Amino acid sequence: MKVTPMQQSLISHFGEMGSRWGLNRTLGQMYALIVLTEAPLNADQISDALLISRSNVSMGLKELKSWNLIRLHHIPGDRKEYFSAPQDIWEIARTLIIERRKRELDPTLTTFRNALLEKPSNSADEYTQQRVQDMHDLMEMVTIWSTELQNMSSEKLSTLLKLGSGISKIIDAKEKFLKK
Amino acid sequence: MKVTPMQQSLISHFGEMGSRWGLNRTLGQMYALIVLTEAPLNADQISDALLISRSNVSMGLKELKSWNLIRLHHIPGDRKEYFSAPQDIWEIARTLIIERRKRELDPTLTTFRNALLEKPSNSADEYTQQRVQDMHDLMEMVTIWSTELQNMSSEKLSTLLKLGSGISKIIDAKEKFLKK
DNA sequence: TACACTTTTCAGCAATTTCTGAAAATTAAA
DNA sequence: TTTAATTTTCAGAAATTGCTGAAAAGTGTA
Repeated sequence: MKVTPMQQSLISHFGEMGSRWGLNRTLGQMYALIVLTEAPLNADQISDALLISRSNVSMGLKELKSWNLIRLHHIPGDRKEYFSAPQDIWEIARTLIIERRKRELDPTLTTFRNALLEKPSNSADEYTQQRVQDMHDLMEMVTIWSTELQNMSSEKLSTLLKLGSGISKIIDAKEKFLKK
Repeated sequence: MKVTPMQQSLISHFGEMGSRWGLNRTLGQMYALIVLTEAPLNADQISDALLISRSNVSMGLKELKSWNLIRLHHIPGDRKEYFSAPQDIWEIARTLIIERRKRELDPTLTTFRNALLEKPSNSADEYTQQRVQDMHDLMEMVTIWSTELQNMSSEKLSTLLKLGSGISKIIDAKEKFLKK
C-alpha cells in the first residue's frame, strides 16, 4: 500500500488538524487515507501506509466506527475486513454534525437543565441561573437546528448551504411578512 | 472568592467538556467562572476560586484574550486587571464561531486549494483531487455562512435560530418559487 | 472438532500536554 | 528615578494521552 506525495501531504495535514478536532493525530491520518483512497482498505494496508502499529489501527477503526464514519466491506475469498468512507461528502458532514452534537452539546444541555431546576439561595446563584438560562436557550436552538439538518437530504442540505449570503435577505423578508 | 455549589458543579462540567472543545480543562473552568460571575474578576480571585496556580491563570487569560472571549476592566484605585465575559450570550457564540473557523477550517481550506493546483500524475491522484474538490466546496460554503453569521446582529441571529424547524419549509418555498 | 487467519484487548512504555514555582519583565505611584 | 505591586515567562515536574507488542478472543473453513 503506497501513498502518493499529494495524498501524503493531505494525510499529514489531517493529522495535524486531528487534534484541533475532537480526534487525535492518528485518527485524522487514518480517516484522510480512507477518504482519499478509492478502494476500501484493510487494517494491514492502513498500518503499512501510515507506519503505525496494527493494534493502533484496530483502536482507530473502533473509534471511527463509533463515529459512524466508515463502512465495512467484504471481498469474496478474502477473510479480511475492508473499510471505506461514504461516497457522499454531505453524508459525512451530516454524520459529523450529529456526533459532535451528541458529544459536545447534549451533556451540557443536561447539566444546564439540572442547574435550572435548583432553587437559587442567594443573589450569586440568581445571576448564575440567569446566565445558564441564556446559554441553555441558545444551545437548545442549535440542537433543534442540528436535528433538522440530520433529517435533511444531501440535496436539500446543499441548497441550504448555497443560500449563503442570501440568508439575511430571507430573514428580512420573513420579518416583513410577519409584520404586515 | 468563594464559589457556590451550583456554580461549582457548572464549573466542573465546563472543565470536563473543555477538552472535547479545543480548550483544556483549566480553560473551561476559568471561562465558566468568569461567565457565571456578575462582577469582573482579577487573576488572584480566579486562582483562589479554582485552586490553580497564579501562573496558570495568567496563561489561561492569555489564551482567552487570544480567543477574544474576555473584556478587560479597571477599578479606580486598584492596579489589578479585572476580567468579565460579554453580557450578550450571542456575542460570545458569534466569537466562538469566528475563532473556531479560523482554527479549524481556514488552514484546511488552504491545504485543499494547494492540492487542487497540482497536476494529477496518476489515477489515484485523480480520485484524490476529486474528493478534495468535494470537501473544498463544502467547506467553502460553511465558511461563507460563518462570515455571514459573523456580521449578523444578535437580534437577527436569534431570529434565524428560532426559525429552527421552519427552515425546511423556507427552502421548499424558495425552490418552488424558482421553478415557476 | 481442530486449524489457520484475523481482530481486539490491555499492561506498560513513550510522547505530549498541562501545571507549577521561581525569576524576569512590566507598570504605575511616590 | 526608585520602589512596590502586578503580570508574564519558562524550565522542569506532574498528569494525561497515545502507542506498541504480546497475548487473548473471535471467525470461518475443512
